[in-house]
Amino acid sequence: MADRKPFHHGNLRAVLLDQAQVVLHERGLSALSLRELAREAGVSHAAPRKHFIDRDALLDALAERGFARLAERLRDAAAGEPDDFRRALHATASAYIDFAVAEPALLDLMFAAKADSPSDGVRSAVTHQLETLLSIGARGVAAGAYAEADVERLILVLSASVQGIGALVTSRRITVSQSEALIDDAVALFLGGASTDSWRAFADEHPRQIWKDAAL
Amino acid sequence: MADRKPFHHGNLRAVLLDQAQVVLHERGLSALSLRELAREAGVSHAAPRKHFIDRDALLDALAERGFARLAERLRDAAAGEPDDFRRALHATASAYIDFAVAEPALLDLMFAAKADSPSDGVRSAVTHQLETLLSIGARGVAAGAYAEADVERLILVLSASVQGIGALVTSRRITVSQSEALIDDAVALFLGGASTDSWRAFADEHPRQIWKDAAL
DNA sequence: ACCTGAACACCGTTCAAGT
DNA sequence: ACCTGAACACCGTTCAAGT
Repeated sequence: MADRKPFHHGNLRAVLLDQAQVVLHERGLSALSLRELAREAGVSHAAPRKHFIDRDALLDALAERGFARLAERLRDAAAGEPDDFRRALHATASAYIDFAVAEPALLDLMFAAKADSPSDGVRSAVTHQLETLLSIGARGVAAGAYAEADVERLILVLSASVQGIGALVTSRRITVSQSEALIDDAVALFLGGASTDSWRAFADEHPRQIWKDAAL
Repeated sequence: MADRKPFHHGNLRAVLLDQAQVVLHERGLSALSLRELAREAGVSHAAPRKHFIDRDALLDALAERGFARLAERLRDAAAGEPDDFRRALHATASAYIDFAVAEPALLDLMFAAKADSPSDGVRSAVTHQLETLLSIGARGVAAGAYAEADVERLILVLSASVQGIGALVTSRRITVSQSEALIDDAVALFLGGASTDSWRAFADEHPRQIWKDAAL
């Protein structure tokens, strides 16, 4: 009855990406092959080439999607704590670790060492994620946790910490429950440090103006 | 003149590892193949199997070496600043970033997501690195930066931050000079936070006793 | 013990050709 | 435009056989 020919009339790209995400989640990066994806999509092994020049292009697209999904989760987590900034920060960090635990191979891919600059797609997804983090961080100014001029640098330090904790979990250096304790400590240390006179003096002595035109 | 036959009489393993390190450094993980290593070592493609059951075993051995090299550099960096704890901490963090910049693919490998627990070799190398970090961190107690009971948790948070900053550099999210600024900020925030009453109160309310028997 | 050589079942990538 | 089918040059892994 059904003519199955036009099934991939324009949406092969999305089908491949969806399946790639599943394979990455279930069997990891090394198990991800273009030929297998093509096979499961019911097209020849050369067909994906029209949508992804090579394997790296597919991985870039996966990373891009990953950043979009992660940004959404972080935003939702912060929005779930509209009254208490400290709790919002903690919820955001926890959501990050949840993502790391749920999608270790994807997070790996998102922060994999790259010889060349990120693709435009990845760059804009990363920028969007950073903006999400900065808008969460901006709540700290209203809450009196730190000065407006410090939002960018403070948020970058905290997000690097959280990313590092995530890497410790995905690489099995620490357990999930240890990571929760670490996140607790990191947030406490961060909020404590940001409100000290010593930080204030340091930040005033070392102003940063480089983030705006970052590769980020 | 020279009989080249007995060249690999017991040291093929070391030859393969050395060459693998070079390939990883020059052309990245995806370019690393057992067959090529065997070819360049002048043995058949099946020979490496006696020393590494599969490709993952080789990668584990590389990661293990990486942790040993990194620990050595961190120790040296801290030892280069025997008088000022803050400078020692900063030098250690900088050395970490230098390593990340010099060996991005190796650092990636060291913190790659793993489905199963790390091998014994990797585990002991990681433990040794942690001990190195803790002994550097212990200087902070003598310097009056924080309490002895807090060394482990504080050092773990700081090292996660530095690892996260390293990941931002190797994945080309930020430039090397931005990473130096971030390291500066992280150390300032860390030392400031650790000496606050708010941290003291938080740490006393949330004692941690789980690190000793960590998978770390 | 340590290594060889052939074999198996995969890969990514390219390209002329089809519709 | 989008896909096919064959071809090329690789892989990792296994295993009987050699020394």
